[in-house]
Amino acid sequence: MSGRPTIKRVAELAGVSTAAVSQALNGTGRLSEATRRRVLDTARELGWSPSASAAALRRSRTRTLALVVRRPTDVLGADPHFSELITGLEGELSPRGYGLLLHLVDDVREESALYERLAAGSRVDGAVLTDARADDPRPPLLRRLGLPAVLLGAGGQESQVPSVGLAEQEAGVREAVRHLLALGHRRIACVTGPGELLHTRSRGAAVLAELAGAGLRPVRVVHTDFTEAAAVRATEDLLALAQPPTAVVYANDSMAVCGIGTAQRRGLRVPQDLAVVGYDNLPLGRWLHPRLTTVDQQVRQVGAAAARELLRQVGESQVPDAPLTGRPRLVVRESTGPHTPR
Amino acid sequence: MSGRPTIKRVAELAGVSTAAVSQALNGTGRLSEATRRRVLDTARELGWSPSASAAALRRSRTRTLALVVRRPTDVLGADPHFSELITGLEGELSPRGYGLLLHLVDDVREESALYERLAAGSRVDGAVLTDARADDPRPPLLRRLGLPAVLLGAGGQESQVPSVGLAEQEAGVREAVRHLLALGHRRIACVTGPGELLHTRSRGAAVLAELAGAGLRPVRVVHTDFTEAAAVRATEDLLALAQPPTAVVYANDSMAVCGIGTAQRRGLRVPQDLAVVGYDNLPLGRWLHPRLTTVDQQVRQVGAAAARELLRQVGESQVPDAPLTGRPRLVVRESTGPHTPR
DNA sequence: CTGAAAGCGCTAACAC
DNA sequence: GTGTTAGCGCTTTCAG
Repeated sequence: MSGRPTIKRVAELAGVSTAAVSQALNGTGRLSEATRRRVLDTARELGWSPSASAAALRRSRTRTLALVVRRPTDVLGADPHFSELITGLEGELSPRGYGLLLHLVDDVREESALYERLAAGSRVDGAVLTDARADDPRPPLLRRLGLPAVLLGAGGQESQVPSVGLAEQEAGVREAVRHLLALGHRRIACVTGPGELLHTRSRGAAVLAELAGAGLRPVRVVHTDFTEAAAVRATEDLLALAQPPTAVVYANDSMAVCGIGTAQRRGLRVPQDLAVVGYDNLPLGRWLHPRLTTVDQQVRQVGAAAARELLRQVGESQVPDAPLTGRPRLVVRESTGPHTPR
Repeated sequence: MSGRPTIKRVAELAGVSTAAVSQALNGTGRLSEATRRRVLDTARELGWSPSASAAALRRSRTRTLALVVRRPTDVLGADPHFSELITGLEGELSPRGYGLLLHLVDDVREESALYERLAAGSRVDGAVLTDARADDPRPPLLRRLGLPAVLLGAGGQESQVPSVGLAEQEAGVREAVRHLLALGHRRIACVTGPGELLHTRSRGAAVLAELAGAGLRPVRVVHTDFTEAAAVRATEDLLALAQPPTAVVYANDSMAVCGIGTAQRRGLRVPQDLAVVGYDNLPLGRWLHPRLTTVDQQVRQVGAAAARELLRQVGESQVPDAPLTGRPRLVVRESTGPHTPR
């Protein structure tokens, strides 16, 4: 072939064996600095870099990680995380020559089938699991498949794979509730996600705990499937109560935006008649009218931490055991304020 | 290894050669139905499926396609496309056993470097290029690298790789402008993207053409870098004009939302004082107050069409030559209406 | 300190 | 019709 250069060609041109080339490239063997340089130079000259498939076959390592995302047809909550999470992952993977294989699925069943396929074909070295849930079938599955994994949004101890991100998240929610309490709110409601999701549970618990500290209980905790329609319905139900809440904490910004829209459509003013807190810190929230008060959960950092954990698991050396940096923090803007009905 | 079964094991157990197993699996050889069945059965029994790396090495085909996305740090316009596009791609790739390798980059230069790396390592069979631009360096580059590609948002003829999606997009914009004209608007402005992007150009041209048909010219066409801040600034500038527009057409929903927020913050009512049209049909737009009038550009279909085109290019048979279905269409909601200042 | 040789698991071309 | 053979390009022992 006149095509892509191979290791053989490089070896010939540099006057060494193919093994030497490999060693020079991977810094693995014991080569003299001179030959090492020479090899590397000829390699660059020829524009050669090793075939990923050949290396993968030989090492049984693909340097590829899987990220499976449940298809966000209706789940807008998934969206923002999504790209931020990937940014975080990529930041750690890319410099080390790792790639991210992305797949979209409709549900957990399909997701499991996919892992089976990926493992059977040795297509990836590991997987990032998102949205830990109660009795999550994926950790035991991946364990059985021998596929390294990190679980996002889980506590760590209880699951069978290392996980990252949950414990830290409560802080942001607590801060949000304290903020509302400080503004004088006493009738506070929650519009949250499906109860199976661990982060939904943990955030819910955080809200309850913080309210309990003030001797209060939430007006109501409404579980949704994260769709906009559900957020709208939940908000309408809350506002129709005899004693409606004066503040609502939503499980994500998208739902919070729906909530604001719903309140405004009923002629209510935000925040005077209803205070709204989101979660995610979508860029958009900053420009709405009113600007959205929200919790910045630093998904990007979570992604980076997950990537590091996974890389360490698949045996990548030189990966810092850096803990998750960046705690969630409340971003106070205009959608919260004291309750001052007309 | 007690580990993953190999083709050899399957062959032994089925009492055939490894070649026979391969042929049975790929339906490529000339095997008797009997042995074929037997092989497939033992394979399933052992839970064997071929190693992706080995097959890739042998065929010099990875069954992986690359999607490189410019990092949406500040560019919210990229976000929604992103997941919808991937959904569209995946729908065609997944059933055929193809994977999508996702990479994020900061700019075109970095993107090009990435393609060089991917090609040099034969990591992917092809690439999906997004956001065609004037004098786009990527098509010639990929051509030189011998990497099949599709270009999204380009006309087709002028570029060096097949492309999909641009010509069709003008229709939606034209419809939007006609809608505004029908509502009686005469002072119409545009807040659009960077002039290098072909879709920005083509949509701009479509607006001009449609206005010209009514003997009008846009109040102004403001180019932005798609950031929210720029959208806000552009809107403020427009509203500060001696003769401000009564309607603004934004290049995406995110900017449109910023526009609405900016107008409202100045005490203007949407749509009575300012009509706003977006582009993308983000789920969120439906729930804002007012609900956003926008153009649904059917990115998912574009993604699916792109995937089909690329699969055909990499020699996948059985890929329907289905044209792009789903033209963009205007979704009229509440952010547009006749101009009725107080 | 370096090179030769033996595969990794699979498939495409060939003998039977 | 069916099976055997020869690598794909690389890495990793192991001799030298």
